[in-house]
Amino acid sequence: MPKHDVLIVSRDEAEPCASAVMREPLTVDQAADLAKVFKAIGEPVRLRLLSLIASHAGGEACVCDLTDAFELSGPTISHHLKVLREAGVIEGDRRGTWIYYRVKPDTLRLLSESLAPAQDVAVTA
Amino acid sequence: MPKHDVLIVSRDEAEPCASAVMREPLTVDQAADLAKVFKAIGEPVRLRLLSLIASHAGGEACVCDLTDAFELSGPTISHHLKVLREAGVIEGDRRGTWIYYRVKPDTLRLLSESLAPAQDVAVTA
DNA sequence: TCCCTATCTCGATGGATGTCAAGTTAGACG
DNA sequence: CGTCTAACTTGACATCCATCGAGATAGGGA
Repeated sequence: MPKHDVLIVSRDEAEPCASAVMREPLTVDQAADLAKVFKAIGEPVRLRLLSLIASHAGGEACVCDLTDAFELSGPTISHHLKVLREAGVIEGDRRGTWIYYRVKPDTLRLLSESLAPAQDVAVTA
Repeated sequence: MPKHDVLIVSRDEAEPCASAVMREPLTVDQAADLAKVFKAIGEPVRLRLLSLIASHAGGEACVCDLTDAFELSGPTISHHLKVLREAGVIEGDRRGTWIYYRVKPDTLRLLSESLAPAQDVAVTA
């Protein structure tokens, strides 16, 4: 049984507040915003890209690392990265020759909490 | 500041174990399975349907309740419900004249945990 | 300067998908 | 049985989207 240092994150501290998908009906606008992000990660290649970036050493990966992991052309990888970028899931910056991408953790936390059951959420540190 | 009764849910108790999107690279198969569910909820109408069902009194809603909430034809609503059903997000059963849909909480919990940061997760009861 | 590599943008194309009209199935009620 | 309502299925259509080749842009090094 692992040990746990528990950090309470109550809903009213969350910033910005996650849409409570499970607790009350989403407005049309909330649904459109949230769906855009879910659609971005609702594609196998993009989900693998996200996972590769998130789990890469140092928390970031350059495009060449990612391209090598797929049997897809450069433009296709570039397209998927752009979709993830425009959905606010990842961000990238050029450092010299290479462009490095990393996850935007706030967006992921927002998604995760929006699907959590209708109750407060605590995350162990 | 709200009070919290904390129930620890450690990763090795989770059944089935959530894919650790944020902690290690997904396999091709894991990504395909997960992406199918995210794609299902990555559509505004379907996300609103899910939210309506989840937040409806009694935890379930009949199709007529749902159809009235949209300016869309019956077949279109039926199509979206089918996509959600085949993704394992909701389930429905007929009781007399009406068919009632409800959320499958395990699937939602799986999604939520798969996007959570690379650490254990605790949910307040 | 010129060239090489890394990455992105553009345009085209085939396949996936949201939507609806028409028709079908399932149950309730005489 | 016949009819009414709830929900689904089918088929068609328009739009969206994943993919690639060709070309553009950015930076490093000779």
